[in-house]
Parts: sequence; C-alpha cells; structure tokens
Amino acid sequence: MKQKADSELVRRQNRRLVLEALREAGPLARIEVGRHTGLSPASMTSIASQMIADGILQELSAPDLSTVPTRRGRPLTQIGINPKAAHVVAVKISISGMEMALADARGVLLDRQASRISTYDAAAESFGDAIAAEISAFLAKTRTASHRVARIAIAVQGVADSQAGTIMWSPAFRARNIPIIQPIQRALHIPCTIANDANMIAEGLIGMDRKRYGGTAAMVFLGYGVGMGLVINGEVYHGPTGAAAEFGHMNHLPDGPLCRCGRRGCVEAYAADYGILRLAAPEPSAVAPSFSAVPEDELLMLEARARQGDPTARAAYARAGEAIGYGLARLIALLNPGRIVLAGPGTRALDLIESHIRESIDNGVVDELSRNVEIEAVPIGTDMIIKGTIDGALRSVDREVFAQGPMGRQPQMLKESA
Amino acid sequence: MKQKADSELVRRQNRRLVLEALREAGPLARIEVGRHTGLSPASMTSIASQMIADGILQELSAPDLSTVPTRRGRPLTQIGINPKAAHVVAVKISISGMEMALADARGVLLDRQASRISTYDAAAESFGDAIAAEISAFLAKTRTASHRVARIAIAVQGVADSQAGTIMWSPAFRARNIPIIQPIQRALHIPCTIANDANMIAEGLIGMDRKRYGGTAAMVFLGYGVGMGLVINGEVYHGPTGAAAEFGHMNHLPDGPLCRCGRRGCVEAYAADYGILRLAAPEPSAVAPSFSAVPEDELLMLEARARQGDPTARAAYARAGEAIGYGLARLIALLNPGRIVLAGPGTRALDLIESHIRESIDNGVVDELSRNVEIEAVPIGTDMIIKGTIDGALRSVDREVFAQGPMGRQPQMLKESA
DNA sequence: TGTATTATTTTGGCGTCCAAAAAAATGTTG
DNA sequence: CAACATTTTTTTGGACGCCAAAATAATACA
Repeated sequence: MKQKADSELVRRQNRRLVLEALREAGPLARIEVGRHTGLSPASMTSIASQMIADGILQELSAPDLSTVPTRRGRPLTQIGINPKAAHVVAVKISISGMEMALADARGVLLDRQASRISTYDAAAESFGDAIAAEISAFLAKTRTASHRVARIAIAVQGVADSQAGTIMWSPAFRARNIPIIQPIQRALHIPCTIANDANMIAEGLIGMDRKRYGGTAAMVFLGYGVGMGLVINGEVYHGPTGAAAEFGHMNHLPDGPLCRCGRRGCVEAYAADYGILRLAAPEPSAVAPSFSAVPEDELLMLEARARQGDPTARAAYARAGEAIGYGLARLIALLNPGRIVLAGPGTRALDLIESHIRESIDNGVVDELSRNVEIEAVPIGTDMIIKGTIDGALRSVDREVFAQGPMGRQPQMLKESA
Repeated sequence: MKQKADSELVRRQNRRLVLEALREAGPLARIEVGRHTGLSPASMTSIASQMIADGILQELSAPDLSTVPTRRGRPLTQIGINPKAAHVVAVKISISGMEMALADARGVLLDRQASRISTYDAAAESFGDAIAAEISAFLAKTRTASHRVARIAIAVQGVADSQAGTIMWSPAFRARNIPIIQPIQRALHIPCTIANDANMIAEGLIGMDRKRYGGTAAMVFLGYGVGMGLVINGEVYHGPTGAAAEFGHMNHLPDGPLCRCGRRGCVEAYAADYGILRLAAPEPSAVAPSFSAVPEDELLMLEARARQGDPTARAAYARAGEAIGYGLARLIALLNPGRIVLAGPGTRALDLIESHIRESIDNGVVDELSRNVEIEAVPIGTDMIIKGTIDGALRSVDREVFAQGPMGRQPQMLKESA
C-alpha cells in the first residue's frame, strides 16, 4: 500500500493475474482464465487481444484436446504465454563452479552450460567482469541477442546482498563483498538480480505447487551446507538487504563447533556434510571446517556405519538432528509457519536424523505452537536451483515487464498529434 | 496479488491512502493530501467530497493557523477524520486483570476502565461471555450505542489464535484455548479481533513513527514476560494462525531452566522478571517459575545489588542478556531485520544487560548479517498496549470499513429505477 | 482597486471494467 | 440435414475513477 491506484494499476494487476493463471495451469481458454482470475469474458477478450498484440501471449492453433474431447458449443481457443516473448538466463555460482541456463518465456530450458571459472581465489574486483564475459559468450554460443534477454538471475551459495548486488560472503570465495550485478549490467545492459540459492529452491517449489508451498513456509536445504528459503505470505522473503533466511548460520549452541563463517555453534557446523563427518571424527574439536566439497563416499560410509549401529556414527546424526530440530523449534516460535520442508542431498540420511529432529522440536517449543506445522521431506534434484532461479526470474519479468504493457503505452503520442 | 482489479479496488485503495495520510500527518488541506498520496487536486476534491458525504471525513472550519500563518492565495481548508465516524474499543487482558478503553475515529481516548474480573481460575466456557458482559456494561456506562462501535480489539498476554479467536495459552489463565471472539460477537454483534499484546505495542510504534518502525523490525518487550512484535514489510506479522513472534518462548538452551510454558530453556525463563530473580536465587533449579506478578521491590533490590557489584546479581543479568542476545542473533540470521527495539519495564536494567546482549549477538551471528541492524531501546509507558491496540483497530477499520465506501454504493438502485 | 497567487471545483476526455446482446462455432435431434 | 441447443468469444454501450486544463474562489500585496 504505497502506490496510488489508477487505471494503469488496474491494467498491471489484471495482466499479472492472467499471467499467473497461465503459468500455473498452462494454456487455457479465455473463459477459463476468467474463472481463475475473476475477470469477465468481455475483459478477457480485451486483455488477451492486447497481450497478443504485445507479443506476450499467443493463440494456440492446435488446442490440447486431451481434456474434454468433445462438447457442445463453440470450441474453446486456448491462449498461452508466447515462448518467444522474452528469454531469461539463470546463473548458479557455487563451490563446484558456475553453471548457466537459458530459458524461454514459458520456462522451457533452451540450453545450459557449465563453466570452468575458478572461484575460491578469484579477486573481488575482477570476478564480476569474468562472469559477465562468461554469460556473454554463452549468449553468443546460443545465438541469443542480448535485447531478447529480459533478465539474468544469479543464485549463489552463501550470503548475497541483493540490494548492493554483491556476494557478501560465500564458502566458494576467499574474498568478501564481491560485486556481481553492476559489472554484468554494465557489460550486457540486461537487468540482473542476485539471491541466495536456497531462496531459489523455494521459488522452484512455489512454481511446482503454489497451494502447498505458497503460504508461509520454510524450506531447509541440507547438503554441503545448510540453507533456507523462507516463504512469507506467498512471497520468498529476502529481508531488507536480501541476506535473510540464513538458517545454516543461525546459532544452535554458544561456543559450539567452529563454522565456516567464523562463528561457533551454527546449525551448519553440526548438520552440514562436513559438520556431521566432523562429529563422527575421533576428536571433533580438532577438525577445522572444510572449505571444499566433502567426498561423497565418506558420507555414504558414515551413513552405512550408522545404519549398522555404530554408536559414534549414530551420535553424529543424532546431534545433527538436534541442531536442526532446535533450530526449527526456534523458527516455529518466531514465525509459526504452516509448513516446513526438508530437502537436498542431506535428506538421504533422513532415517537417521528425523526422529531427533522431531524430538528436539517437541522439547524446544510448546505444543500449541508446533501443532499446526506440517513437516515434510521432498526429494528434489540438484537442478531445482536452476529451475527455481528461472521460475523466479520469469515471475519477476511477469510483474515488472509483461504486466506493464508496452512502455507506458505512449499516451503522449496521441496527445501531440491532436 | 489475489484480487482482480477494478474501479472498486481503485476507490478502496485511494481512499485508504487518504486516510493513512490524515492519520499520519493530522488534518491537511486537500492539496497536501494529494502531495502525500500522489493524487491530483481534481481527484482529491472528488474523493474528499464523497468521504465527507459518507461522514468519514469532515471539513475543519477553524484551520490550524500554527503553520504558515499567512500566505498569498486562497487559504487552504483542512480536512480531517471525523471523530464521530466510528468508535473502537480496546481490551487488554493480562495477569493483572482486564482493562477497556473507548476511542473515537481519530484515536482520542474517550473513556477507560479497569475491571475486577478474575482470570486465573476462569472457566474456558464462560470467560468469553463474562468479557462480553463487561464490554457491554462499559458501553452502557459511556452511553455508546453498539452500532457506533466499528471494532473491538483484544490484546492478550500470551499466545492468541487470531484465526480461531481464542486464547491458546496465557500465564493469566490456568485454562487453555479459551474462546473469546465468538462469544463477544454473538453478544454484541461487533467485529472483534484478538492478538498478542506485544504485537499491539508494535502497532503503536508504527503509529508513532512509520518511517522508523515501519520497515522490517522486531520489538522486544521485557518485563513480567518476554514478548515480541514483528514488523515485516510495514505490517505486523501474525503468522498463519496469529500465534507468531513468540520470542519469549523461543528456546535459548536445551534443558535450560523451566519456563511457565512447560518447556525448558526459553528466553523468557532467563530474561523475564521471574527468570532473572530465579537466576540470582541460591539454588535456581529448585525454583519453579512464578505465575503471579513479581513484586517490583524485589527486582529493584536485585538491580541495586547488581549495580553495587554483587557478583551473583550481576551474573543473573549477564545470563539474561546472553539469552536475549543469542535469541536476537538467531532472529537476525533468520530475518535480518533493519531495526531491533527493546522496550518495557525490563529496560530499566538496561545498563546491566546491554553489553551482554551486544556481545552475545556478536558471538552468535556473523558480522555481515548483524552489521545493518540498528538496536535501540525506547522508553514507553504501560499505556502503549492500549494505544497500540486502538491504532491497530483504527487502521483495520480504515482498510475494511472506511475505504470501502457506503455498502457497495448501491449501484443496483440506479439500475432498478431506470 | 487591481493584480498576483494559491486552493478548489468544474469540465471534458481517457482507460478499464462489466452486463447484455450479438456473433461464432460446434453438437444434437427430429 | 435443417433447426435448435449450447458454449465461447466479440461487440456494444454504460459506469466509474482518474487526470489535465480551464474556471472559479479567496486571499495577500501593491
């Protein structure tokens, strides 16, 4: 509630509703879009024809006859988002390198590419330019004109400052406060955003099932690190500067084990891959946190040992579960979300930690508050970060470009000619 | 973004903006409201005349000449919210009893009254009816017709379920899940809301200074208990069921001291009045949490002892500060708010705890995240709960009643006569 | 007294929505 | 197979809210 309302706002909002409906349900007849959005058939005709003229929607010639193969009455003509309306680029920056993907306006992946750019020793001053060059080469390779790209969305492992457009801190870099947005925008003249990768997983889950994940929910990502995406009132919460939802670096116990962030007792220091391995080590406090990816077979061995009953291994998972559980208990006291989702490779060992998570939640927060929280684990692939980044980018293009209409609709032009 | 946009939405939103401007800046000339809201003079004339006709605004005959005593041009005629547009009732339910206040549409207190109703042993089934009877008597005493009361807003010490309209759990009651909203609405036919009292303090602070407290902020209330009001994107966050922001019952340390909620190690068990006193007791773990108000002189004595250097007393405050500080560190990792406000009687001992709070935040969360958080203490009176409850109720009346216009504006009437 | 200045109102036009009617496109039926 | 039924889409005409520009109102200043 900051904006004055006028017919422009009405247009923006209704166009956006139409786009949301089509994104969620795929191509629909005008009247069906009307049922989703509450708009009348007359308005739907008018909105659709404008958006088709703008090149944002398209009429589908071959309707998908899979549903309701034959009925009485005029057959419906479906409209859908025009794939060529715009493209978006998703970029993932993590400890294992950089990955890029190009998608059309419907979210269909057109191309993707991993890059061998090195991060850990990169200089803060030059890294953004290097990324820009990589993206530029990628676009050239895919023969995509840069003015056809409506957005570049960057997902980074670590803490991003989306306001400043920098990577504040990431395990993938020795340097801190690395400018990303500015160099890219200067080089490519394409609007660019940066956010934490776990937030993008949340975007992806919202894209998959808005009813389920679109209310108020917390998604915990367990794996190499511990990340979180927080959905508040249907929107991914980024905080004032974009550095929120750092569940992994939320303290569990004062003076606990050392975390990669330099503090002691973070949830991640117990429950990330390296944290669990360390807890099972002969002398945990002597082991420094690892800054490179943990070899997967070590983890698999530890899991096997735990499942066979090895007490040290079991205790490591128990303590990881406690850290997550108490962390979630604290989160529940604060936000009382409707749903908590566990995801990521770390859920492979869910059988070893789940009971400890639940027990810790029970001990850590009063029943009345935890009672209404659904806890579930979802098996999602590693591609969820790229998918979510694209989903989020497209939703923001919907809001900020497509819903707008063609550049202010040139109302002045008419005036001047009169 | 759920609602279809049409001219009704435009009207609602702009009327609401006008009300917000007048609430914040007091009576203004039409053109000044236009500057606040972005609306044109022509629209202001039209909106104002309708809202005056509706009885929501009024033209002020005697303009406040304190500002700009004399200027050229047509003098401005100020408009303001009509105090008689509606009344609201605020009710505070706490361990020390029940308090009611009646305010006009401008938020001016017309009358208030404390009630001797007993809470602790009240039966869940009958308490709502008793409250309704108290309110009814209060309205009779003030000669207020119930149809003139647009809202009854209830602030309760403890966890409220605003969805169900119940008090889920409160230190003022032995019973749980006490229905409040339904009995009142059935008896009085006035829309009624219930929320936690600390949330109402947040409403009050927003009403005092929207710029300062209206972004993303957390308000901690220290005193008999430990409460929190969470402001997210300018709105007080209640969570899906209205039971969020229970900072006081956020766990600090597993297996810590027993809290009134039945769990161990809650922040409140360290930092509420009773928690601090207990920490200074000879054998803390033997002391059960207190369910009645702590005598103030005991606290004053403890403060005095601490200021004189008594190590036991100082340690009690240190541990309280640690619990608050680590709690805030966890909150910062999760939400990264722009501002944290400490308030309430407990801030009297701020000199004894502040350094421990800050140190614990430093130890509990990485610099990058805490750096942008302003921490301040505000001295607010006990009346802040009532004031905030009224402010919040009026804002919701603005949104849901005043902005609406007179009952659908009877567009059918015109049709039928034609 | 006339002019300058500022606030408010009036006028006329625009954009968006919608209901109702019309048109389009197909299935059903006697 | 022609008339009717049914459903979607478009067209038409009207409402509402906004705004720019012009007109009006009310005061200060010279």
